[in-house]
Amino acid sequence: MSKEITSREQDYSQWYNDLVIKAGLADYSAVRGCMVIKPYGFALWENMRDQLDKMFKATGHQNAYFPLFIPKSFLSKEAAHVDGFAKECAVVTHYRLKNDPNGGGIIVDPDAKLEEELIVRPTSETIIWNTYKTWIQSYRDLPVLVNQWANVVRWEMRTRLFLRTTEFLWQEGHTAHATAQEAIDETMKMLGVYAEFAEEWMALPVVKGVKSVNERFAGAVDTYCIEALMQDGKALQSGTSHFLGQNFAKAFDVKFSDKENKLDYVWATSWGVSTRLIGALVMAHSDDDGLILPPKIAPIQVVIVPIFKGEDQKKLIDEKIDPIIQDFKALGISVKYDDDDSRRPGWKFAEYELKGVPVRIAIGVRDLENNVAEVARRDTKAKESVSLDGLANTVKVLLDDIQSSIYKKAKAYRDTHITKADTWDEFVKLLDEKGGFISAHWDGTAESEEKIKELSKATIRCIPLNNPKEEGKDILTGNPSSERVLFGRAY
RNA sequence: CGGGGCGUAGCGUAGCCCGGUCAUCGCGCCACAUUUGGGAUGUGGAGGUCGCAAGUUCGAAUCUUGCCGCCCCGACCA
Repeated sequence: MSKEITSREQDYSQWYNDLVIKAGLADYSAVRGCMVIKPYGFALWENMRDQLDKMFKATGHQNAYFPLFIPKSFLSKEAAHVDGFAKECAVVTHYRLKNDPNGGGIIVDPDAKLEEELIVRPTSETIIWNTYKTWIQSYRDLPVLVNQWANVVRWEMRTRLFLRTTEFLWQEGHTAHATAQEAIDETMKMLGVYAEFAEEWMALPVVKGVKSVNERFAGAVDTYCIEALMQDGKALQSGTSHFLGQNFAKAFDVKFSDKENKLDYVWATSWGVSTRLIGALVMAHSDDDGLILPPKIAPIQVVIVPIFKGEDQKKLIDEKIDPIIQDFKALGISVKYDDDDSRRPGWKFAEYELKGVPVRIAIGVRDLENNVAEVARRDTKAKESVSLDGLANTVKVLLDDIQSSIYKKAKAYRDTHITKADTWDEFVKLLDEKGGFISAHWDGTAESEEKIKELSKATIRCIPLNNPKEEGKDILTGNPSSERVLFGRAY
């Protein structure tokens, strides 16, 4: 069978790729660089999306929707923004096809050329700020706190399932405020929402920090991020929250009258997370047997596998298990009873492990006699015989335990992979042999950062929030430095 | 866009160097039987313009040329 997945040790990229495909999350599509998100993967995304959406609404945001197409001229209004995105945009130039008069297939009708080309949005700042201009006149119209769930397109040269695909799903929040401070507060608040979601729901420990100038979002004044660490020691930027200052307000001429009737440009933020989070989830927790999903977002939290020979035995199990399934549902636990007789138990065990279902319950007639079931947890693979009385409650406690124990495991890994380096040799050795975040001094210049990247392939992942000040010397140049920053090789 | 590699059944592949029952094997699929507490076994079966086109030849998956597509490394990348 080709069901075995490549080992992590052997080839991490291959392992990841196999896992995503074989667990049924996603697959390659007919369109280069794009992927098909399959039902199981989408169910996972929906759970994540729904929770994020709740958190956005709890912080006062509303959803809206803006066009997929952006007139080319919009994109060029903010100089840094266009520089950052121009190289990876898909462009619509025509609006009609016709039959090839020379026979054969169908061709683009040369007479149907657009006056102004349309860009398939790589992000929506421009179209949204062009719209906000019409929404905002007075301080009474502020703040505007809007989020959009959408797809975007970035024509990347090389793609990887979930981590970097040509088209991806995400949410992008775009807010407008009367003061700089309020916008900065919003930026930090949403960074906090992302960190909370990652840690409490995805069981993914993250470092909150600010990006260096080189890594900053095109058009932002400051870019904040959450950075996570994968099991191969590489970092993954998992979410960003940007303070945009008045850059977009100036580019799109969005002014408001304050209480003193003074005109000023509004202050902006934008923030986003994408289906890349699924990639983070896969790489942070899974093992060689498959996915390990945190119970809080797993599409199936519990699977029940009956073990029977013949209809009579199945009937006995069905009768016993039926009320237990109702108990699970009453507790809000998503449960699947897999009584498909065309697959054998061993096949199912392996399949649900591959899919990362947190808890598996196996029950056969010999268990019925003892009023027990075999309960297996996916994260540690520990199995034990548990009484059928109060089974749903027992499992509920177990699910909570799994949630916290996979977080602890990921956090222990992360914490032991933040390492200080004080010399260049040490820095390179750590990157090559251990991976993870390297905490090292940096003189604060773009030149040094570039040079370090060139020599070591490591980038500044972030300058952690509340970073302690410390006198030191730049890891490469030896120039004086006032703090350590986190370096790492990244996806 | 530079460097390397690949295209044979739904998937993964052998054969190619040295043209001639070569279209191989595994998984998957279908049927039946025996099975069912860790990815079952047996028997039988279906499924292919060997990426496309032209050429060489009595004969091409195999040799030649052109085209198309994909993958990997680099460059690129919030």
